[in-house]
Amino acid sequence: MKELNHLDLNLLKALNALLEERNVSRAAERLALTQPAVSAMLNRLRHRFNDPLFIRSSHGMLPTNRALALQAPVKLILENISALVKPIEFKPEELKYTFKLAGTENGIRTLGVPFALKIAKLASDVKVAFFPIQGQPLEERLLTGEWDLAILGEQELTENLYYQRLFSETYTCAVRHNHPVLKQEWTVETFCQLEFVLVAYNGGHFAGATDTALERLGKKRKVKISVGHFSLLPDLLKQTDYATVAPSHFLRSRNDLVLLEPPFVIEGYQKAMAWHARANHDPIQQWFRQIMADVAEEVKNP
DNA sequence: GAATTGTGGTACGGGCGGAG
DNA sequence: CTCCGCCCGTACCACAATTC
Repeated sequence: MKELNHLDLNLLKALNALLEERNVSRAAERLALTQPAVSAMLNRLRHRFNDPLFIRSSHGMLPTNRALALQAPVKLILENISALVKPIEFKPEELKYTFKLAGTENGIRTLGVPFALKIAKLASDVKVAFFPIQGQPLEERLLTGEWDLAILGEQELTENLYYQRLFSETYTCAVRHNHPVLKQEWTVETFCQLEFVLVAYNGGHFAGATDTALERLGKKRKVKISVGHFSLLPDLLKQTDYATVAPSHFLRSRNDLVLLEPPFVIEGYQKAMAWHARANHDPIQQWFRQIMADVAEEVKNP
């Protein structure tokens, strides 16, 4: 399409105005330009089409056959381009899409699930696919569109991603019902006498935010089991005297466990959603992100 | 950062038709 | 015929974007 290299869309607009007005001055007025400017554009059009296009006469500017032949296609082209650049309008209920959401197990459970339920109500032809975020090249997955959005801790964000904070996550301690520790005074000392199950996504780790906090107090705890999934926690805790410290939003609804405020300060983190620049201005993606932000508000203030 | 290029602005000239 | 108004085209300038 080499012939498009020097084509100015404004020239086509001018040609269209000239064809409809058959008068340079009026065409100029319609184009919000001065008459000499449009005259110069007509001159450029004449060179481009190698045709006088309009002949001055006592009845105004008479279009040549070439100009008349251009009228319909030029109008069509301009209408098409105008439709092309018009902002995308979409109705959620008519949207067909598979939304790809990556997150930690906790992120999917606390935000992904209510998000998917809300989407199902608003856009019945939209499917939601969850992806585990661990060990994946986050930026690349978002760049290529394999994922649309990622739910993660703010500390996992990388420089080239757009993000929005969703809520603050804190930590809560949990043990089984009738656990002996419940009869004791709940202090840092009793906490440290317990044995723990720890969730480490990457596997094999036996220390986390809790241990960092304890270290600052000059204390230690015993972590006996390290699991890769939160879903293993409830069964393990119910069968043993082990305790755990896990994100508060994950434990909040577990009636089968007893929840305890940690007897010391454990630094929480900001839960955020992240997306790539390619999705930043997309109105459909913006709509999905707004739904996620709404869901986060509901999670924050149940 | 200077040179180049493209575009639109103002000023103005000239053709043309109509009124007097 | 002359004058006036309308209209188009050209010359020249300013400005912005681009290139080197």
